[in-house]
Amino acid sequence: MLDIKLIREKEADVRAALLKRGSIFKLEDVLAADRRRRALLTEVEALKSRRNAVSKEIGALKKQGQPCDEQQAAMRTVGDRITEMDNEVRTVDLELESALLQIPNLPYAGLPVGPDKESNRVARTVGTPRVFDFKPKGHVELGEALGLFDFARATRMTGAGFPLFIGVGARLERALIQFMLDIHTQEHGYTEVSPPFVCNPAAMTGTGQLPKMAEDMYRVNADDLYLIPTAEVPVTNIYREEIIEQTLPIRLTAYTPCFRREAGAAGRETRGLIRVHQFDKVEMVKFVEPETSYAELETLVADAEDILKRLELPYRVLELCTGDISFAAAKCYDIELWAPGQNDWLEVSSCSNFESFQARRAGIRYRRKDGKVDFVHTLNGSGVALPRLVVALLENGQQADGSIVLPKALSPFLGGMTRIERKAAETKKVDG
RNA sequence: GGAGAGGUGGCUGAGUGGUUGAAAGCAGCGGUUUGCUAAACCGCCGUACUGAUUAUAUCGGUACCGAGGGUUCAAAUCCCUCCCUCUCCGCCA
Repeated sequence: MLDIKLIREKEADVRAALLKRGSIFKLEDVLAADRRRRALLTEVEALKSRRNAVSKEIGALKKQGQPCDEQQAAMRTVGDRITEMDNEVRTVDLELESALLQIPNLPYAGLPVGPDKESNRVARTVGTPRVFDFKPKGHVELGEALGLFDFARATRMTGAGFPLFIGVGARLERALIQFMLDIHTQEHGYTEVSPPFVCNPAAMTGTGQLPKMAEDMYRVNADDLYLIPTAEVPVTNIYREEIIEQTLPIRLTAYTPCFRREAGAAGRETRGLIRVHQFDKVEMVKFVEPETSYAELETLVADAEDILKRLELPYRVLELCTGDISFAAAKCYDIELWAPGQNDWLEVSSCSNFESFQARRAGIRYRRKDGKVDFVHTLNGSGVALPRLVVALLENGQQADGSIVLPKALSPFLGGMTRIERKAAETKKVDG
């Protein structure tokens, strides 16, 4: 949410910044509601002030046994008027707030400007895609042959897009989660948290999923809760409606499953692990002072990249353009892994600085050195998402015989395993 | 799920209709004293919105004692609804 005062005082700047996102927002409506709200407040607060003063007089008169019917009658009229005006204020407040919630964050100065992902800038490419002396296979073919997952059975019990990992496949998920959490907590300075996997509408609004993304989430109707689409939601909301008294920055990391309906994506990449409704992810979240948030964004990206470097996977980092950053972000880097079976780059991480956008929605504040209260800056990034990471591991590590050579760094988390072969997978096959 | 108790400022904890934004204590901040530390003493010590002024500094107004509604000239205090926490019982992992 943007600060209404900023819109009020720097209307032209805000309009220009929003225009870079490629959409036109009706600031006039917001400003009109703001003007009307303040006019109403001035009037009704004057009435309340008078009522408070006269009520005090009435109290004094009563104590002395003096008559005060006249004052009481007058204040009854004033009270009725106050009730009316309070209702008007409430209506305008709701209008204003819902309008503000629809306005995206302002893009950070210096982002590449452009309408869509074509204008994203490649910040760097790390690692060299392997040269194959055979035609590399896709992860679905590789993994099914090795018995790592079974999409057909998962579809029978749930539906398309819900992976079922089996044997070494399931263990690989668990190993990757632990691998990443260990690095972030032991080497990158994050504190691990394990949050709820469902959140209420207020939390979803705080991080920006609501109101615009309602259709993309799974909702538990009986309790008015949503399955989280990312750990960002519960982890960022840890400090919802608080003035944080502890020293910043606070760096948290969490493993959670993530649930996304992918509304509107029907028919796209339905096979395999590239686009699924449920997936595992390790997330990093930071609460920082405004002055340091862009430096913290760089280390956040570096922390995510470190995972990929240790896994010896080729990747590139994109600096997203004004038209491609998410609703709540001011600046965002995407990290994409090279997947030879797809012959394409796959997004496995999105690292964003939201500045005070989420903090203002969620009411997350801190005390500055001068004692004043101010909104924190929030950041988050995947560190990283599992399914596409598995895709890259399988497709990059594949051998001509269909086995997979695993990165050395992962072996301690897999009981010393260095290679996934048919034999090892078969011993764990569900249907024998 | 059943029965009971309760939700007040960073914390503890007073307060049952009229200078209560809210006693007191602790913590915190500033200062005095002190060779240093400690102690003692003095002062300060919520948030948001809003108005005035050149001012994120100052002064004023309004609101907030779990949330929302109601009664009243006036509500932390009375009434209603909801949420949450705690204790005991039951159930389950």
